[in-house]
Amino acid sequence: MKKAAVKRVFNSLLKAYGQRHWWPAGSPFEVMVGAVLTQNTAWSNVEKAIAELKRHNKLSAKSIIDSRNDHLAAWIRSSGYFNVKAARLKSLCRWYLERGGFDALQQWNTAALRHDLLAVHGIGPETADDILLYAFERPVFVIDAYTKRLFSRLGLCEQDVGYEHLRGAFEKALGADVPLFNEYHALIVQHGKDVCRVKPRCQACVLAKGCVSAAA
DNA sequence: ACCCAGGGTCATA
DNA sequence: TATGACCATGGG
Repeated sequence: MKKAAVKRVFNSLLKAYGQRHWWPAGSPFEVMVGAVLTQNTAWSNVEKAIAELKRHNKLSAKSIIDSRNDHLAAWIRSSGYFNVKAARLKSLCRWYLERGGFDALQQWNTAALRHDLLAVHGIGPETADDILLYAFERPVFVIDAYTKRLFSRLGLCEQDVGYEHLRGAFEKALGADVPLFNEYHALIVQHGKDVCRVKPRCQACVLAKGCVSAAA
Protein backbone atom coordinates (compact mmCIF):
# COMPACT_ATOMS: atom_id res chain seq x y z
CA MET A 1 0.00 0.00 0.00
CA LYS A 2 1.12 3.51 -0.69
CA LYS A 3 2.19 5.55 2.30
CA ALA A 4 0.35 8.65 1.19
CA ALA A 5 -2.96 6.84 0.76
CA VAL A 6 -2.71 5.15 4.14
CA LYS A 7 -1.95 8.45 5.85
CA ARG A 8 -4.70 10.25 3.97
CA VAL A 9 -7.29 7.77 5.20
CA PHE A 10 -6.04 8.24 8.75
CA ASN A 11 -6.34 12.00 8.50
CA SER A 12 -9.86 11.67 7.10
CA LEU A 13 -10.96 9.37 9.88
CA LEU A 14 -9.38 11.53 12.56
CA LYS A 15 -11.07 14.62 11.22
CA ALA A 16 -14.42 12.84 11.05
CA TYR A 17 -14.38 11.16 14.44
CA GLY A 18 -11.73 12.80 16.60
CA GLN A 19 -9.50 10.97 19.06
CA ARG A 20 -10.93 7.72 20.38
CA HIS A 21 -8.88 7.32 23.57
CA TRP A 22 -8.43 3.57 23.32
CA TRP A 23 -8.27 0.97 24.87
CA PRO A 24 -11.13 1.58 27.33
CA ALA A 25 -9.63 -0.26 30.30
CA GLY A 26 -8.04 0.59 33.61
CA SER A 27 -5.02 -1.69 33.37
CA PRO A 28 -3.02 -3.81 30.92
CA PHE A 29 -4.53 -6.95 32.43
CA GLU A 30 -8.01 -5.60 31.86
CA VAL A 31 -7.05 -5.01 28.22
CA MET A 32 -6.07 -8.66 27.93
CA VAL A 33 -9.34 -9.87 29.39
CA GLY A 34 -11.32 -7.51 27.18
CA ALA A 35 -9.43 -8.66 24.10
CA VAL A 36 -10.64 -12.23 24.64
CA LEU A 37 -14.17 -11.27 25.62
CA THR A 38 -14.68 -9.04 22.60
CA GLN A 39 -13.94 -11.79 20.08
CA ASN A 40 -16.76 -11.55 17.53
CA THR A 41 -18.79 -9.67 20.13
CA ALA A 42 -20.09 -6.13 20.57
CA TRP A 43 -18.13 -4.14 23.14
CA SER A 44 -21.29 -3.14 25.02
CA ASN A 45 -21.73 -6.80 25.95
CA VAL A 46 -18.11 -7.03 27.05
CA GLU A 47 -18.43 -4.04 29.38
CA LYS A 48 -21.13 -5.78 31.35
CA ALA A 49 -19.03 -8.93 31.64
CA ILE A 50 -16.01 -7.00 32.90
CA ALA A 51 -18.17 -5.09 35.36
CA GLU A 52 -19.46 -8.41 36.63
CA LEU A 53 -15.93 -9.75 37.06
CA LYS A 54 -15.02 -6.63 39.00
CA ARG A 55 -18.14 -6.90 41.13
CA HIS A 56 -17.07 -10.40 42.13
CA ASN A 57 -13.46 -9.30 42.64
CA LYS A 58 -12.27 -11.64 39.88
CA LEU A 59 -10.36 -9.28 37.64
CA SER A 60 -6.96 -10.84 38.29
CA ALA A 61 -5.11 -13.77 36.78
CA LYS A 62 -5.02 -15.78 39.96
CA SER A 63 -8.66 -15.33 40.86
CA ILE A 64 -9.73 -16.27 37.34
CA ILE A 65 -7.64 -19.44 37.39
CA ASP A 66 -8.98 -20.34 40.83
CA SER A 67 -12.60 -19.85 39.78
CA ARG A 68 -14.84 -22.70 38.86
CA ASN A 69 -15.50 -22.88 35.12
CA ASP A 70 -19.26 -22.65 35.54
CA HIS A 71 -18.95 -19.64 37.83
CA LEU A 72 -16.58 -17.86 35.49
CA ALA A 73 -18.87 -18.61 32.56
CA ALA A 74 -21.82 -17.17 34.45
CA TRP A 75 -20.00 -13.91 35.22
CA ILE A 76 -19.02 -13.35 31.60
CA ARG A 77 -22.35 -14.58 30.25
CA SER A 78 -23.24 -11.28 28.59
CA SER A 79 -20.21 -11.43 26.31
CA GLY A 80 -21.48 -14.53 24.53
CA TYR A 81 -19.65 -17.83 23.86
CA PHE A 82 -19.24 -17.89 27.62
CA ASN A 83 -18.07 -21.48 27.97
CA VAL A 84 -15.47 -21.07 25.25
CA LYS A 85 -14.31 -17.72 26.60
CA ALA A 86 -14.09 -18.95 30.18
CA ALA A 87 -11.60 -21.59 29.03
CA ARG A 88 -9.72 -19.03 26.92
CA LEU A 89 -9.45 -16.61 29.82
CA LYS A 90 -8.02 -19.37 31.97
CA SER A 91 -5.44 -20.37 29.39
CA LEU A 92 -4.42 -16.73 28.96
CA CYS A 93 -4.13 -16.24 32.72
CA ARG A 94 -2.04 -19.40 33.12
CA TRP A 95 0.30 -18.15 30.42
CA TYR A 96 0.46 -14.75 32.10
CA LEU A 97 1.40 -16.12 35.51
CA GLU A 98 3.74 -18.81 34.18
CA ARG A 99 5.71 -16.08 32.46
CA GLY A 100 5.90 -14.02 35.63
CA GLY A 101 3.24 -11.38 34.94
CA PHE A 102 3.27 -8.06 33.15
CA ASP A 103 6.64 -6.66 34.18
CA ALA A 104 8.46 -9.84 33.24
CA LEU A 105 6.68 -10.07 29.89
CA GLN A 106 7.41 -6.44 29.15
CA GLN A 107 11.11 -7.36 29.02
CA TRP A 108 10.53 -9.61 25.99
CA ASN A 109 11.13 -8.40 22.49
CA THR A 110 7.99 -7.93 20.43
CA ALA A 111 8.50 -10.81 18.00
CA ALA A 112 9.10 -13.32 20.78
CA LEU A 113 6.16 -12.02 22.80
CA ARG A 114 3.85 -12.26 19.80
CA HIS A 115 4.99 -15.77 18.98
CA ASP A 116 4.45 -16.87 22.57
CA LEU A 117 1.01 -15.28 22.77
CA LEU A 118 -0.11 -16.99 19.57
CA ALA A 119 0.71 -20.35 21.13
CA VAL A 120 -1.89 -19.74 23.86
CA HIS A 121 -5.10 -21.63 23.19
CA GLY A 122 -7.83 -19.22 22.14
CA ILE A 123 -5.48 -16.38 21.22
CA GLY A 124 -5.42 -15.78 17.48
CA PRO A 125 -3.68 -13.01 15.52
CA GLU A 126 -6.15 -10.22 16.21
CA THR A 127 -6.46 -10.91 19.92
CA ALA A 128 -2.69 -11.22 20.23
CA ASP A 129 -2.19 -7.93 18.44
CA ASP A 130 -4.81 -6.15 20.55
CA ILE A 131 -2.83 -7.26 23.58
CA LEU A 132 0.53 -6.33 22.07
CA LEU A 133 -0.57 -2.86 21.03
CA TYR A 134 -2.95 -1.85 23.79
CA ALA A 135 -1.54 -3.69 26.81
CA PHE A 136 2.19 -3.86 26.01
CA GLU A 137 2.30 -0.77 23.82
CA ARG A 138 4.23 -2.47 21.04
CA PRO A 139 4.16 -1.14 17.47
CA VAL A 140 1.91 -3.86 16.03
CA PHE A 141 -0.92 -2.87 13.72
CA VAL A 142 -4.19 -4.64 14.51
CA ILE A 143 -6.13 -6.01 11.55
CA ASP A 144 -9.80 -6.83 11.87
CA ALA A 145 -12.80 -7.40 9.63
CA TYR A 146 -13.45 -3.65 9.53
CA THR A 147 -9.92 -2.97 8.33
CA LYS A 148 -10.15 -5.45 5.48
CA ARG A 149 -13.60 -4.26 4.50
CA LEU A 150 -12.72 -0.58 4.48
CA PHE A 151 -9.38 -0.89 2.73
CA SER A 152 -10.57 -3.33 0.11
CA ARG A 153 -13.51 -1.02 -0.61
CA LEU A 154 -11.09 1.84 -0.98
CA GLY A 155 -9.15 -0.27 -3.45
CA LEU A 156 -6.05 -0.27 -1.30
CA CYS A 157 -5.88 -4.04 -0.80
CA GLU A 158 -7.40 -7.24 -2.10
CA GLN A 159 -10.67 -8.36 -0.57
CA ASP A 160 -9.21 -11.68 0.57
CA VAL A 161 -5.85 -10.31 1.70
CA GLY A 162 -4.21 -12.38 4.43
CA TYR A 163 -3.88 -11.09 7.97
CA GLU A 164 -0.09 -11.00 8.09
CA HIS A 165 0.19 -9.46 4.68
CA LEU A 166 -2.11 -6.56 5.49
CA ARG A 167 -0.50 -6.03 8.88
CA GLY A 168 2.89 -5.84 7.21
CA ALA A 169 1.55 -3.36 4.70
CA PHE A 170 0.32 -0.98 7.40
CA GLU A 171 3.48 -1.29 9.45
CA LYS A 172 5.61 -0.62 6.43
CA ALA A 173 3.51 2.34 5.31
CA LEU A 174 3.36 3.97 8.73
CA GLY A 175 6.60 3.00 10.43
CA ALA A 176 6.69 1.75 14.03
CA ASP A 177 4.48 4.28 15.81
CA VAL A 178 2.50 3.09 18.81
CA PRO A 179 0.30 6.18 19.33
CA LEU A 180 -0.51 6.23 15.61
CA PHE A 181 -1.34 2.51 15.46
CA ASN A 182 -3.45 2.89 18.58
CA GLU A 183 -5.48 5.74 17.15
CA TYR A 184 -5.74 4.33 13.66
CA HIS A 185 -7.21 0.97 14.63
CA ALA A 186 -9.63 2.67 17.01
CA LEU A 187 -10.75 5.00 14.24
CA ILE A 188 -11.25 2.11 11.83
CA VAL A 189 -13.48 0.39 14.36
CA GLN A 190 -15.41 3.61 14.93
CA HIS A 191 -15.88 3.94 11.20
CA GLY A 192 -17.04 0.33 11.07
CA LYS A 193 -19.68 1.05 13.69
CA ASP A 194 -20.79 4.05 11.69
CA VAL A 195 -21.63 1.39 9.15
CA CYS A 196 -21.69 2.40 5.55
CA ARG A 197 -23.70 -0.68 4.78
CA VAL A 198 -26.61 0.68 6.79
CA LYS A 199 -26.32 4.41 6.36
CA PRO A 200 -26.03 5.79 2.85
CA ARG A 201 -22.99 7.70 4.05
CA CYS A 202 -20.85 7.50 7.08
CA GLN A 203 -19.00 10.63 8.23
CA ALA A 204 -15.63 9.55 6.96
CA CYS A 205 -16.87 8.59 3.52
CA VAL A 206 -17.50 12.21 2.85
CA LEU A 207 -13.76 12.64 3.16
CA ALA A 208 -12.40 9.24 2.14
CA LYS A 209 -14.19 8.61 -1.10
CA GLY A 210 -15.03 5.15 -2.31
CA CYS A 211 -16.19 3.47 0.84
CA VAL A 212 -19.85 3.72 -0.05
CA SER A 213 -19.78 3.06 -3.74
CA ALA A 214 -17.66 -0.04 -3.39
CA ALA A 215 -19.93 -1.51 -0.71
CA ALA A 216 -21.53 -4.74 -1.85
C1' DA B 1 -37.97 -12.47 13.10
C1' DC B 2 -33.38 -11.56 11.24
C1' DC B 3 -28.60 -9.72 11.27
C1' DC B 4 -24.32 -9.09 13.16
C1' DA B 5 -20.82 -7.81 16.70
C1' DG B 6 -13.66 -4.98 18.19
C1' DG B 7 -12.56 -14.22 16.37
C1' DG B 8 -10.77 -18.72 16.97
C1' DT B 9 -10.75 -23.73 16.86
C1' DC B 10 -11.77 -28.04 15.08
C1' DA B 11 -13.41 -31.64 11.81
C1' DT B 12 -13.71 -32.83 7.24
C1' DA B 13 -12.35 -33.31 2.04
C1' DT C 1 -5.15 -25.48 2.33
C1' DA C 2 -9.65 -24.47 2.28
C1' DT C 3 -14.23 -24.28 3.51
C1' DG C 4 -17.99 -25.18 7.11
C1' DA C 5 -19.78 -25.90 11.77
C1' DC C 6 -19.68 -24.36 16.13
C1' DC C 7 -19.70 -21.31 20.05
C1' DA C 8 -24.24 -17.67 22.30
C1' DT C 9 -25.60 -12.99 24.14
C1' DG C 10 -27.77 -8.53 23.24
C1' DG C 11 -28.98 -4.43 20.42
C1' DG C 12 -30.73 -2.68 16.04
